[in-house]
Amino acid sequence: MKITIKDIAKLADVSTATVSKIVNNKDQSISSATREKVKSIIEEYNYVPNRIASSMITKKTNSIGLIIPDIANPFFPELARGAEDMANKNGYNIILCNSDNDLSKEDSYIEMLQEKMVDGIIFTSSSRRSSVSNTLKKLHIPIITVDREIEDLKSNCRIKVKNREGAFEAVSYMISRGYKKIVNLAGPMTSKPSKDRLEGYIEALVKNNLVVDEKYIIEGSFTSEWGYKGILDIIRKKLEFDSVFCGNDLIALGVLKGLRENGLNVPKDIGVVGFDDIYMATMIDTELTTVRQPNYQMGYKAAQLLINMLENKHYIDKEYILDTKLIIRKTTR
Amino acid sequence: MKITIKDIAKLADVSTATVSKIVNNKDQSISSATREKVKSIIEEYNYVPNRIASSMITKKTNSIGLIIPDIANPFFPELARGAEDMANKNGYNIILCNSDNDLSKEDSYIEMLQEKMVDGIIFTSSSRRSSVSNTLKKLHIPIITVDREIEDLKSNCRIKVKNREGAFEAVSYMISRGYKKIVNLAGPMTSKPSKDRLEGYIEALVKNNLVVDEKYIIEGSFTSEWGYKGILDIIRKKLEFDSVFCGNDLIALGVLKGLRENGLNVPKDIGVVGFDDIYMATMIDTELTTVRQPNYQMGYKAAQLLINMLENKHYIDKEYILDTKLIIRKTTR
DNA sequence: TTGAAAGCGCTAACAT
DNA sequence: ATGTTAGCGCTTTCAA
Repeated sequence: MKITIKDIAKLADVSTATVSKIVNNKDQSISSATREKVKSIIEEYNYVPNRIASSMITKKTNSIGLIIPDIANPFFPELARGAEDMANKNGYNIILCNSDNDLSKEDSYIEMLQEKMVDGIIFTSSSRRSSVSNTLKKLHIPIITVDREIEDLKSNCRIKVKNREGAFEAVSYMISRGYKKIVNLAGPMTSKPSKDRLEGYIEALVKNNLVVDEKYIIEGSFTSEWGYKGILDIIRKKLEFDSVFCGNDLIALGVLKGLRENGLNVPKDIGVVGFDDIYMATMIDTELTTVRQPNYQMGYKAAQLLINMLENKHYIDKEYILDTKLIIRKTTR
Repeated sequence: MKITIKDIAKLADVSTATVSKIVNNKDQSISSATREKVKSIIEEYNYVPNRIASSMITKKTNSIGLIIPDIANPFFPELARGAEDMANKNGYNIILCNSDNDLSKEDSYIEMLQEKMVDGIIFTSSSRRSSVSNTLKKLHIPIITVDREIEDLKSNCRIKVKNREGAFEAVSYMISRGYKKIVNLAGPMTSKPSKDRLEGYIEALVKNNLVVDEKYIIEGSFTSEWGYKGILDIIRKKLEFDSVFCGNDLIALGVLKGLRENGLNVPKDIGVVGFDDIYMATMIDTELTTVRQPNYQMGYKAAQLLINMLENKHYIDKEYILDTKLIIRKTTR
């Protein structure tokens, strides 16, 4: 039988109210004699307060839901870590949910989380979510969207990254290094970041008086498999190109592999630029030139914003845009 | 004001007991007329049951704590994903905790999780934990240790991997390929898997009548930084060697980088073998020969075992040992 | 087939 | 400085 606050109260010969105050450090008005007595009994009997019972009254669980597509995708662990660090620092816990970009899985997680009374949700929504689902509409706790915003979702905090600007800077740099036929192996266009990066690519081309050729823009997914397959396709079709701007680093890794297998030298024959700056970007033979995204910061900031809203009970509807940074390494000449 | 079971009961003109039964599908004895009526009202008013209140009574939260050193370390995302998949399939949630191998952080998470009334814990304990802490001793919920067991922790389920056998197989293979001077750049010896892998290394050497030279065994940490630094050290010291058996893939990646920077060709000059088979092992130029660990499976199995114990209220104290597999790729001749 | 009522462990307002 | 008490939202006997 687990020991409860009542047991402690009885053992210490005080009321449960007194014990409660001591357990929660609201003991300004408690004499140090009783405080010590109660504390030692708590210690002795190894009392563990039931926070679920507290939650019933305080209406706070100090839990935050984190919904991401897949923790096994190298983009998300750092984000999750950032969120968890900030959460932990403030006495919150993170409930991890992998949605696999599946809309119905997302919705069912959202419902689960609400039933578990989480205080708020950090959400990297599916690239495929075009509008607000019923579940999302009915949501009555604060939600922060990270990386991918949800159009039509009213009043929520958004954390984004300068995708367009980052891509613009990267492609401009490629052009400045003499690359002229730049293939864009993009992510899925259902995702806002993908769209924004494409915009940046086009903008850089236009500003430098290069033609934008649709044959050079190929949409795929954010995986190295797609990068590999994509570049192989391009080579087979004998498309003339001197460089590849990739939707993310995973794609770039696949591209590098495909290029290598075809005897193409990077950066001599072909230049390659990624996006994200995942950990592996520096561990490969020819270190990847890429656009760094502040992954950890995104998670950290998201949790910070959310906790702020929670503690101040003051919900803001605002957009935070974090900077990217071009990291020049070895895959561009 | 949030809507409660009482509101629904009043609106449907039934008792809360009836609503409760319907919400939880214990409605064999409810007439379909009432069932339909109640369900439509629940729908209409968008009622979300408060599972925390249920938990008070049922003594089950359907939450599982997952304590790992660091989700940003490539070894853990897959493990976490495996655990979350199995949990989700059974209606459980995962609370993610990053301990940074910090004993006091581990303990404080364990306490937090107990206060939140999680049903059980999946725990990859710090490599530095030599014996059972007070917190761990007082634990009164089931705990499954994964990868690293805790000596002295009584009656808990353990999931491990054949580290010794895997290392033995790998090093034996290296020897069969003609490598004779095999450096072992190991992980920290405070970690059981490290110790076991070292044992396997030694065993293979001995069985093949090669001398075991302490100069060739260097203990470090499970990071690529250490692998890089370690190999640089070895080269500087002009130690004669023809191959490196690494404590894990991260170390191997660092080794590969150091070798490359010193103009050493892999596998012609030097052979390299890792351990884990992380995703990146195939994405690098010279794909890494390594020992595959069933990361996802470990998490999946851990959650499965835990949930089984929870549902059957029958706690087992048993060891599950999963197989490793030597994956021969390009870093060995 | 349905409902009344006790109570899970705790907090917070209010009283003393 | 401490205690009394109502009640958070729900489940679960037990009775009707």
